[in-house]
Amino acid sequence: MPVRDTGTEQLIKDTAKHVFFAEGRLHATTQDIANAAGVSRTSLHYYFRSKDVLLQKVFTEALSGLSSRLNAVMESEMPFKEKIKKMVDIVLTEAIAYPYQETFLITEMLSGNSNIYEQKEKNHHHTNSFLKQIKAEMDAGNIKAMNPVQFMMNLFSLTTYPLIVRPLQKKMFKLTDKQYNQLMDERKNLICNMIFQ
Amino acid sequence: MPVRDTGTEQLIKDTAKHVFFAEGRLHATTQDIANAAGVSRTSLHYYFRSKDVLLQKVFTEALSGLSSRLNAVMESEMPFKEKIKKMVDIVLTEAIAYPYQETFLITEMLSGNSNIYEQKEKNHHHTNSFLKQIKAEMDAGNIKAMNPVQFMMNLFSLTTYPLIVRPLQKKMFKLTDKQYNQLMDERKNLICNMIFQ
Amino acid sequence: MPVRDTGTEQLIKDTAKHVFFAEGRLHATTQDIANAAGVSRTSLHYYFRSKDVLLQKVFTEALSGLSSRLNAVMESEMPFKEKIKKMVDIVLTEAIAYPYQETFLITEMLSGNSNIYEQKEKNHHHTNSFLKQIKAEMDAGNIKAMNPVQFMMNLFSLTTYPLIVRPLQKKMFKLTDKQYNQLMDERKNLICNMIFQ
Amino acid sequence: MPVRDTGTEQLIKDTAKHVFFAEGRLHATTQDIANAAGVSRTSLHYYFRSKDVLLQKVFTEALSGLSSRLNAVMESEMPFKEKIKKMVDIVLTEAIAYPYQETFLITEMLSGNSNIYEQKEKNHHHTNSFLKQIKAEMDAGNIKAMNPVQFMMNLFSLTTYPLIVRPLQKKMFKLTDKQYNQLMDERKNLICNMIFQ
DNA sequence: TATGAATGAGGTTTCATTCAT
DNA sequence: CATGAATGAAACCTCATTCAT
Repeated sequence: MPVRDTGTEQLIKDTAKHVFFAEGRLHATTQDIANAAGVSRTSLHYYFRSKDVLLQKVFTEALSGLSSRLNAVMESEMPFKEKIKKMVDIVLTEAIAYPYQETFLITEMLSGNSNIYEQKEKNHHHTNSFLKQIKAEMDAGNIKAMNPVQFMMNLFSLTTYPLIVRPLQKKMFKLTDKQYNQLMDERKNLICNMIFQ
Repeated sequence: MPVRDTGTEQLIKDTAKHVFFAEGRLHATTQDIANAAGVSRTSLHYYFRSKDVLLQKVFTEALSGLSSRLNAVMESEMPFKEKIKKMVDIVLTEAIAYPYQETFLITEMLSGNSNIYEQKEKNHHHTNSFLKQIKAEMDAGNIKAMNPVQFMMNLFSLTTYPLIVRPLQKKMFKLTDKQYNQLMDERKNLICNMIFQ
Repeated sequence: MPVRDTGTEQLIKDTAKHVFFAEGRLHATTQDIANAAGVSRTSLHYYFRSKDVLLQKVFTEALSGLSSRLNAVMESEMPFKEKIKKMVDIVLTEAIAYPYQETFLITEMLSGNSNIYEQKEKNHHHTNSFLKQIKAEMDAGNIKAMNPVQFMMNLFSLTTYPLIVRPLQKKMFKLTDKQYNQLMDERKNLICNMIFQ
Repeated sequence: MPVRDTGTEQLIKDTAKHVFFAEGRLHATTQDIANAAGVSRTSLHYYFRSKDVLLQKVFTEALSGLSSRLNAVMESEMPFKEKIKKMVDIVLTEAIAYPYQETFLITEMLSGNSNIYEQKEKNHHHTNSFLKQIKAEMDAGNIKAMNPVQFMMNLFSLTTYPLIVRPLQKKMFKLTDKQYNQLMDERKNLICNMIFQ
């Protein structure tokens, strides 16, 4: 017998996700979240009991969503180059929507306030499997030989970093938002070209 | 008649720099800094009047140091490839010592709590000048043609990003600190290779 | 047309009585009561409108029950010593079941949060009447002469106090619950002996 | 080099002691304590870091003071009856000044919020030693034979209880404060008479 | 130069309560 | 009859800051 669901819980999670990961307001308070969601601060505690639990849930949801999308590609049967293109697309899409997700995660880890991230064994298996695929491609001479971990670091660096430092680079290069967005659009192909030499 | 300088002011700045930029404890309080420096919290206010002023000074010092080192290279007469190698070296050295500097800066900018960063006109001039050099090299066919801004984004992405996400990637790839450091050492050449195709 | 009575109201009152007066959890919240009763916190407000009203009702019931039992004895025709024995029995039984009732009552009075206790005129009349009986017994030389109020204080002190401080005395004398209960059993005769010299 | 002591820490402890143990306001908040002491609520946290630590300290001080006074008497060489008189005096004096100390302690123990009370081994030794003295007096026929623990329960019951239930008994017997105080004064001799038959 | 004392502002959390179903 | 959703008030606690020495 489904009880009336007002959608407030999801609204709060979505708002938190946006404030933290999209706006990058790492110091946002529960009041900030509540205001942004248009609910009382108490509602937030009604649904999540504490700020930490809210964070935990928001992260779990965000990361498992991203992981499953990436894993699906890694394990698919499409050609390697297609996989890479698809992964760049996925990571770029995520990073455009939520550029500060990783930064937030790292900040929390370093603050030592919460056990916010535990790499699930399942994901580690996917990662390993993909590293082997990369190795195979290198052995086959399809991509430049290097430590496969370096290959993945390159991939993620080129994709994610410019979105993290956007506010800084906008100032450094005197770019408008429109100009910056255009640069980001161009990067998808550019990254693939670099990755494949 | 200069009063005896006990070095406390510099000690506090250095400690703050380390806590914020090296340890990445973005939520560190004045008490945390004071503890790490082995002085009382009040001393911190005695020297800097407020947390914000301390941050301002720490950033100014850090950024001007980095800028002047980069500018010196950009404006030097050495061959382009040498310049790039040297710049990667400078940025990598800085990023190894203070991986969270940029992250901190962006966080502060987004929080809107402090006018912590103002791109000095001087630096913008250097940047522009270097973008032109890149353009010239592309026109000469020495490096692959692309928007020079993309070229610089690639350069900084490949260098800085892996150091920011180190805690995450250590978990993801199950790496020890030693292993991670070794990977970072390898990257200097690797990055240059990618940048120059 | 009486609506079906599911017994929930009584269940809540009984649970509150137990939590507050038997367990001595003076800081118990409405949630605690609701949990202990296995109902939702809202039900509690549905039946009693407020925590204060619930307390008021619980006290009224508890005190009027005890009062009427004591009054019945005080006004009965049995010999004085029998009355005292009976009263010790009644008070002891009540204090064993609900040792923290008085403590709670006093706490509430002192907090000034609720007009929880108003000595009913009827009870005062009984009290006065019994004080006169005590005086008469003293005048007749049956019990040691003293202020009759002191006599009653002695009676209640010896009966109630050890049950209030049970947790403390268990530690002080290193007693198990079983040992403590046995001591309490012995006290009934012991108290009568002391009261009658 | 003694640092300037403004006495605020002691003031807060004394005020807390008074509010909790003398006024019996078991639900008093940190704000209540701060107001009563004439300091800001923050000062309270400055000195004690948390309400719980404050409580802990206040209890430790109060109990160790009382214990040492009682132990001194228990271990002294004065005649048994003198000891009892002295102990009644000590307990009565304490109970007049801080009638709700024990109640508070029990409430906290039952709430399970704090490990507020741990009977020190030293005190247990004193208690045991005194129980043996009581036993010896009973064997010598100086006091009525009974379980020595019952003897001590009687002693403390008769002394402490009337002060705990003072607000209730004032109403029940329609007594003014002056009248109640007079009754308490009378009790010292009265209790000794009862204890020694 | 340096720091202990004290506090205002603001953070997270809990509680009793109301509303709508 | 009963309860999930939502909240205002108020609790505890932390932080940056000021003051006096």
